[in-house]
Amino acid sequence: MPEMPEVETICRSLETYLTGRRIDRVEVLLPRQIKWPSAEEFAARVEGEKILNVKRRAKYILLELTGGSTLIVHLRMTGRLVYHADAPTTAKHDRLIFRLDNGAALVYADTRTLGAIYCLRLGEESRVKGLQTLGPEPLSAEFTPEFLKNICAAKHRKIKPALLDQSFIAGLGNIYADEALFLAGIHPLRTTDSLTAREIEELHRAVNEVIAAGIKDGGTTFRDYQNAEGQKGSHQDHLFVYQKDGEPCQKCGQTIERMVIGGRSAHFCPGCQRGETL
DNA sequence: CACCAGACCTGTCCGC
DNA sequence: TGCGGACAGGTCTGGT
Repeated sequence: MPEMPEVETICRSLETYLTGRRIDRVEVLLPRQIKWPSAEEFAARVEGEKILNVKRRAKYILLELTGGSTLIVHLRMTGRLVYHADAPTTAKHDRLIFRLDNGAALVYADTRTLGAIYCLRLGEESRVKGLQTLGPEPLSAEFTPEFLKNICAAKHRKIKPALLDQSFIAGLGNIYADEALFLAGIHPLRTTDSLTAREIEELHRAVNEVIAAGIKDGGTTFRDYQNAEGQKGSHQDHLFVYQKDGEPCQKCGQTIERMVIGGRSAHFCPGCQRGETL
């Protein structure tokens, strides 16, 4: 469910709720969601520690704790982190419950249980492989048109899977990648090293634009996504192509198409996004 | 290196 | 109503 704008939305709320709170106890309802260390050691590292701050890197949520540990959550497809001011009754998909010192609880719920939770100490960074190899994020100082130009020229691969590769650019997922390619007028099968300087500038602008809009709208909710208050986002009301196959394009009227690229569905407008043979 | 299929999981929807 | 298949905001592994 969550791409960078959804994770950012969650982190902004969590920061206000969690900063300075102490985790009194953690209830591990599904131990296999904890990837490092063991569930027992995880509880020992977390319990009794205060949350110093809440940070985000790409789609990872990072809670720095007293005692030198960092609690890391990746929501993958259906993970949710919801803050309950009052102690909640356990719901069907709840997997971890962090009881806080003010009587509130932070609940990690995950329908498909694909999410990954870690508690790292210094020197254990390699336990979260994906966090080591992230490219720059949209809206960051490092993400410049020149950077995009260079990595696109250095590779020969389809642009759609490239945008989903977190070591290429960090934070995009299937929704925002499709939307960015639409706004830039680039067909998802185009190859990175075939893009013109003009197209790369358009793509750079489009990526920043969709991510900023997603954050402004509090994320995109298709089914599972909820923010830290358990509410939906609204960016699903502002999409041009994602899951719109069969509908007329809002810009040119041609029918939006869907195809599978790199094992993921890609949605695009054949009128606005041309040049698939390049 | 680029690209696949498959794995990890549960739930929903659609066609028969 | 039931059953099977396709599919879902993600990422990793192992093969060609």
